[in-house]
Amino acid sequence: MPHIYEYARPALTVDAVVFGLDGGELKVLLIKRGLEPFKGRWALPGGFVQEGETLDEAVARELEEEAGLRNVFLEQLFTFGSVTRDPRERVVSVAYYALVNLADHTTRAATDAADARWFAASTPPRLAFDHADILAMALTRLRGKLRYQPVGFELLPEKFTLTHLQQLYESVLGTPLDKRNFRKKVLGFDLLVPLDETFREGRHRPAQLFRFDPARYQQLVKQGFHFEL
Amino acid sequence: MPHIYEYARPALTVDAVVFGLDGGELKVLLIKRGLEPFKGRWALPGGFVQEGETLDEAVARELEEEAGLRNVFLEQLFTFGSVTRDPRERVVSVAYYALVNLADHTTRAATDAADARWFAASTPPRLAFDHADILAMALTRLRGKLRYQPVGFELLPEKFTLTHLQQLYESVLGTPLDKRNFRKKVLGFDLLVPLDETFREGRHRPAQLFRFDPARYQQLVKQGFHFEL
DNA sequence: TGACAAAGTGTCCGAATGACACTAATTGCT
DNA sequence: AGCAATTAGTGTCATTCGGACACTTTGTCA
Repeated sequence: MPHIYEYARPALTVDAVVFGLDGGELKVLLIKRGLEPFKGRWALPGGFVQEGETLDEAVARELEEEAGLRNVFLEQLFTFGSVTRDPRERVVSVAYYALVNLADHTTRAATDAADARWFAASTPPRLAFDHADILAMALTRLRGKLRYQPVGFELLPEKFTLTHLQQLYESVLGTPLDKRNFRKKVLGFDLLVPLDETFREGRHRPAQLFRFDPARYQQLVKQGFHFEL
Repeated sequence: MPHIYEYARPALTVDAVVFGLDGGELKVLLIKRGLEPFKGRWALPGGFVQEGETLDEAVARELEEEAGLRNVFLEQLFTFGSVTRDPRERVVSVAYYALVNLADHTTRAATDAADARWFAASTPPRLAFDHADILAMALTRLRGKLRYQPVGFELLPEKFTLTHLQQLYESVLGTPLDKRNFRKKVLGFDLLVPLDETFREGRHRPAQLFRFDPARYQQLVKQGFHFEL
């Protein structure tokens, strides 16, 4: 059943830049396109917004359908409205970015045939549409957010070591950080709870495991607290 | 001539939160709606995105048509996609915020009948649609931006005194600032050029006029410079 | 010329930032 | 059993930055 409108309407889609951390390297999830245009090229997961769903619901649905991802950290990034960004017709896309920890989610994207894969975020393959622009903006935004809000924990498994956390910051920000200063600062926030567990790997001293305390963070924010680095 | 699509498409609009500064008070530009729904209520300027124009072009056009504003500082804010935000049908709106200096632009909005007026940004009248949410988000964003990027100059006339600048920061951030510390910091950035002019008003000592140096700012940014407060 | 009003200016203290190097704990190999 | 290898974990000091704080200067107007 066709839909008729008095004026032309652009199609509306959502796209998601899904970041994951793999052993200190930042990755993006890409989907291989099966249809024209750009058939065979890699692209961001996404699709059309349906009639009865909000934008947030649309991205969540697409991520579930295309990559089996659920309950991920999602935030709206920017809306791309260039007239020619899709060669077929006018398509406006609301872009989101998402943060997931690969430990939980690696399975589906790896097993689900060859049409969904993780790539190094800083050296992606040629992308369809204007998805390279979207990815670039998402990276910039992620770097900005990371400095001022404790979003990084979304990229790590629930239990992590301070070295993991530092590697995350170093790889996203692209700068080496001083170990002692980093630990001093991070622990000073009183947002990390030390666990009764250690993490052993390789032939060296095991590291203390921590978890992030979101409740404590909410409490601090209400007291006008300012997270930085 | 009607347009026919296979699937339903939401209508796409743009809305703008236009901020202006009036003697130390932050104002928003609102338009009185002449049509249903919400006829007679105040609303943000905005309208439908047309076929061949980008989102940025659409807002610029609407601002010109509805308020006679041209060449204003515009930045995308957020896209609002609630299913029920318009009672007639599904309408997704890309919201922008704009900064203008009232000195240049006050005329048109004041003279153009009673359908466009400036209101105190923190105590607006009842607004149509979800425009109160959009305004609230724009205010939050403006406060955030102001702290970290020198956007405030867009709200001031080209030539301004340090007292004007301080009042701007105080009224947007909602906190009083120390005069000496403020001047020390702002002048330390080396972004303000003192002019050979003074500003006299009332029976007291006239103040030095300055202008912002955008070229200098670009240069500093390239050297990895970090503006704050 | 004197009263008024805002412009303009410097110091000091405490906190935060950033540079910097060694010891502790564990594993695997011989 | 002990030694080599490897990462975890820890403190100080010098410098910079941020925030509190009050008086003098300059012009206007009556």
